[in-house]
Amino acid sequence: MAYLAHHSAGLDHGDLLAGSALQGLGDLDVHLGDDPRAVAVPAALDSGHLALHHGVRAPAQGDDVLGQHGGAARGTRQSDQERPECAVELAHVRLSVRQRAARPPLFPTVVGLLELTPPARGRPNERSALSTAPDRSGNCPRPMATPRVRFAPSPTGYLHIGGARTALFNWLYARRRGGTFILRMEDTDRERSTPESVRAIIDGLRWLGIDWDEGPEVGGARGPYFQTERLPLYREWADKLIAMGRAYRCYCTREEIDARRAIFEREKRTYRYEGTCRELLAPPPGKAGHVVRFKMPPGEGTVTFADKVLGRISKQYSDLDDWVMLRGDGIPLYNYGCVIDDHLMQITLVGRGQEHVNSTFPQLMLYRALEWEPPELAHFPLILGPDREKLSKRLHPEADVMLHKRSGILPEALINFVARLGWSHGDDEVIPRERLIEWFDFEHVGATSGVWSPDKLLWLNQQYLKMLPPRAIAERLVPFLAEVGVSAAADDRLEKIVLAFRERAKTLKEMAEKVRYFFTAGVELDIAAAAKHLSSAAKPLLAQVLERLRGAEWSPQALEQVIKAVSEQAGVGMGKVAQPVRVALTGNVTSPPIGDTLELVGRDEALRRIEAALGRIG
RNA sequence: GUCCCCGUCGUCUAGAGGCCCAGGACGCUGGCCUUUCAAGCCGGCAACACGGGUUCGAAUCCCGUCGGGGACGCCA
Repeated sequence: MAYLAHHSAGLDHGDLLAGSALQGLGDLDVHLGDDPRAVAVPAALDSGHLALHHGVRAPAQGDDVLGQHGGAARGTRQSDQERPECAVELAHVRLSVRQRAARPPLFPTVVGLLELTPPARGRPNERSALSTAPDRSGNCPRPMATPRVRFAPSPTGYLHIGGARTALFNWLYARRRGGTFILRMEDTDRERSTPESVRAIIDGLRWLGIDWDEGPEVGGARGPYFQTERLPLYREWADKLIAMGRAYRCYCTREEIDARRAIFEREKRTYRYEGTCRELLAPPPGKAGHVVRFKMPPGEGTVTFADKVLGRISKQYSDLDDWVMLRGDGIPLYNYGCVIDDHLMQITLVGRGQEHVNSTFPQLMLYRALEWEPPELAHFPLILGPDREKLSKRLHPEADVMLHKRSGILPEALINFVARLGWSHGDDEVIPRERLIEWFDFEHVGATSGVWSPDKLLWLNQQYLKMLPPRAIAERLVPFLAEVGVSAAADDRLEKIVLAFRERAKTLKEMAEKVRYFFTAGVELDIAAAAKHLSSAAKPLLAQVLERLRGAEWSPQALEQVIKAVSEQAGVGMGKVAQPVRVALTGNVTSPPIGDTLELVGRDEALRRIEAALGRIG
């Protein structure tokens, strides 16, 4: 297992150290400790890969050895390359170096990351790592076949924002690398899982344009994709684990456990299952039902993993206990089903929310017990509500993806927004899907939780409203028009309306509401607007306009000329004429330029509305 | 309480020892444009949680404090 994280604080045993400014220096010596855990880079490089030669010599006078260890290995610069490159692995030394080309060579300091890896079992000579950038955990990407990633929601409600983003990150990763994206339903919570939720999640993903290569409704070679349809598998592996002595049947009743937990709680101590049934060979008399528990290995120990986002994380065995894998009825618990399925489905990378970091420790123990190689892991930062609590269905209605659909948010905008929550690409903000696929990486996923605040979503939505073809917007607007009682088709006129309103509305819903008066017979006048602009002073001007309008060519330019002509003739500013007309046409003081507004209202209706306004002034 | 993670403008973020008395975006705000409202353009306000260390040099590395979040289920 290879670790090391640039940001990681806990580099125990100093198993890696820093490199250098990588400027202006040639060869480099790498000193290994006899531990051998410590490594030093006394010199810096211009750029390029390093190759390590394991020729060991004792540190010589003048060697800049970091750490307290002796021994050395010699490294030589190999080739120039633009990007920070990954480790070259020779023998069991792994070295990764970062470089920044633009910086002037000032003081040679240590920079890169060096890492020693114990001889990796089953993964010799990862030469392909040469061409790829190291991730934040210091690992070189595995030279693997196409990645397989999954989104594994539990169908206990609608698709929520956090889940959508998890799905998105995984999907982007798969799409970028030509990998496989799998949807798996973790429906083992019998009380809360519903078919409606399955439907809702599927609909939500589809609306967002996140498609899956294997899973419900599409099938696949590694199915079934509902956990409740995989029960025999869980039983089978549980039995094997029991046979291996790495799991056992536990006959403690729920009541017994609850009682003990309560006692610990009262004493403010952390309860861990005390292993009552660990060594039982047969069911105790009078007890039948049993669960299967994982048997933690005895003794001291630490589980560690290199997270692609968080770096290295570890936990002591003593903080773990013999957790339940399988219920009496054969239904797996999350930590168990998840591992079995990820392995059987040949998942190569698990990307999920940070709420799961603690559950990866028992899962890793299970991989070890099963003698399976765990997938790569990436834990994404949480999305918090305005109250800074984790965004949840109960507390935050805005967590519902489909709520945003109903609010007139475009899926393009939501995808963009949610991707930028926790991930970034320099200063870029408007990043369409294709770019997202091209640019997404775990390297730029942040570690800090973000707060859901919709202002920028609204802004982004308008950006997409303006970017997408007006015809397409018109089509999407139709259902929102229906909502406000307007039945309209996505025709040329509606397209023109969209063109006029896409910079005046943030959402489809808002647009539909604003645009309503183009489809009604007559308008509802705003009291204040009418009082101000439909005054007796405006009457002759309106009359003039009406007169000239009757014979006018019905195009925005010509119509605007009419207003202009009237205002010039009367010797008043254009606003004096345009505003009364605007109020007459729309009932309000705001609208697109008056020529466009007239055109879009339509000749007959426009004339009628102006007449009506005139009549109102009396 | 125990364990895990995190800490840059109000919010999303750039930042991987010198390009940073910290850049972009949203929001807020002043102005320009203008027949209204928008959009657009130009400008402004606004942050490295705190304290020690390492270093010639720290937002960046280390330690501590404080703060926030997450997990502690026969939920996922």
